[in-house]
Amino acid sequence: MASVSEHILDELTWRGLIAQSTDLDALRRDLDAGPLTLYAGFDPTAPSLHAGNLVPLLMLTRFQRAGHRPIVLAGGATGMVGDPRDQGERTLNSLDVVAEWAARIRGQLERFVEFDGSPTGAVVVNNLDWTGGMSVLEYLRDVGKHFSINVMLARETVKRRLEGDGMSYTEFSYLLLQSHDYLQLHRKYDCALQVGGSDQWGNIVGGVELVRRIDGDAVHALTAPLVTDAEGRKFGKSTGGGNIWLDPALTSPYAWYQYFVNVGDADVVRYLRLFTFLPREEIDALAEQTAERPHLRAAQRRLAEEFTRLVHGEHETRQVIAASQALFGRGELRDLDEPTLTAAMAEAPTGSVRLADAPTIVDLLVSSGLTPSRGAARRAVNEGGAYVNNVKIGDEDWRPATGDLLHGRWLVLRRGKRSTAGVEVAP
RNA sequence: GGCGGGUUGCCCGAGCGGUCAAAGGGAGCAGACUGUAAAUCUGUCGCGAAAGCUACGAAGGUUCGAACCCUUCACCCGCCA
Repeated sequence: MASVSEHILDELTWRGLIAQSTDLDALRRDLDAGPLTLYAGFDPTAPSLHAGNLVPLLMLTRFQRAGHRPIVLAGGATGMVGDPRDQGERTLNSLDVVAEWAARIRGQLERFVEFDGSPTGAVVVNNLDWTGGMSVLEYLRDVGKHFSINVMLARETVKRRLEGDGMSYTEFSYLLLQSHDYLQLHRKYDCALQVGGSDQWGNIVGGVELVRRIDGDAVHALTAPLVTDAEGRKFGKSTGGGNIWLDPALTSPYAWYQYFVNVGDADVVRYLRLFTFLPREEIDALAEQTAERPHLRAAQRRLAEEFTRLVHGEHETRQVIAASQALFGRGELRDLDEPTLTAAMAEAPTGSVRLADAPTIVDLLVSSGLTPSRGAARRAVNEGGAYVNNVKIGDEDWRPATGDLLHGRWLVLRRGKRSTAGVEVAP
């Protein structure tokens, strides 16, 4: 729906989504000439996409809404090789694992674009389809011949790796595979634009040059900035250190929502521009609210809501908002009616214990998953960071009584200020 | 194929026969202050109530005692062929 008459490139610009590009004026002309086909690739380096992957993925969505045709590419082939990164050589995953991850990721990718069979209907591909059958000689003669080692050695990542622990020929070749993808998509689908994160710039322009050298066509490249927080840390790492994943089995919708509610003031407006489709006026209004009444966290709530809806859907979003309000609300937990509390418990992490076992606060914390070990649980209690039903518990030997149970079966645990969980208590 | 260097906790990194569950830094967690923010300060940071157990690439060995010494294996890096 191109309800906004603003040009897609102008929109991407004010959202802060353009880091590097080939000739923008030429791209604009091609975009204006009619539906343009573009692609972004995602390698299966994990069983799920994570929050950071959404910047280029949503870029495809934005282009589709502006009347262009997106191709989402699952890197079944490139995922078997591994893109060189600064941290050193990757460990190869088995073919089975890569194939399974590629299938999962493909399923996630499909949710962000529309497949309607129209000229702007999305296409999903897997680069294994054309790379898997390529012979070594084809690779060396038809692809490799067009690449200069001198240029490849000059790439930042390669330079850093050569100064460090070195790099395998396999990873060094990654550029050729991704470049070849662009060529294939250009031929099959007339694809003329590749988008990705700015770390992909070298790989993308590699494809642009390959297409120019072999087919003589000028195609485009556009990258989005790598998203970092105000501290410069890579975006999408949960407070626990790991990635936040799209797969609800890996990161629950509740945890997803909570992560974005907790985004800092310095980042929230930028994230609204990058990760939502909210119009400029609305984002500006939220920015103003953050500046004037930061404690309301209006922008954070809106970001979390929009982003959860985008990834997990309307129904889940309503559930997790209700759960968050119940658990973080000012109100007395005892005043919550049973359906509300039960629904909230269904969203938050929960554990279960039996009253007959006479569990202590330490047992409860471990059971709920709020602490990883009993030692950590005891520490939390001694630090004054353990709560049951919003009442601080300072004694490691504290045990719940029947009267503590909410609606006869729930205890709401909290560790610190932000982590809550439920425990279902059986007689 | 030869020679040399390396593999330490979530990450980086010190340790080089007992006093090492292992310095230091980062990350994480908690407390204070706040707004489910940031910054700052403080505490904490393998498992266990404890005894103790498990850990310093893997497996053996020497020793009263090993992350530290020896042997073999695996992997990584560099130089030479």
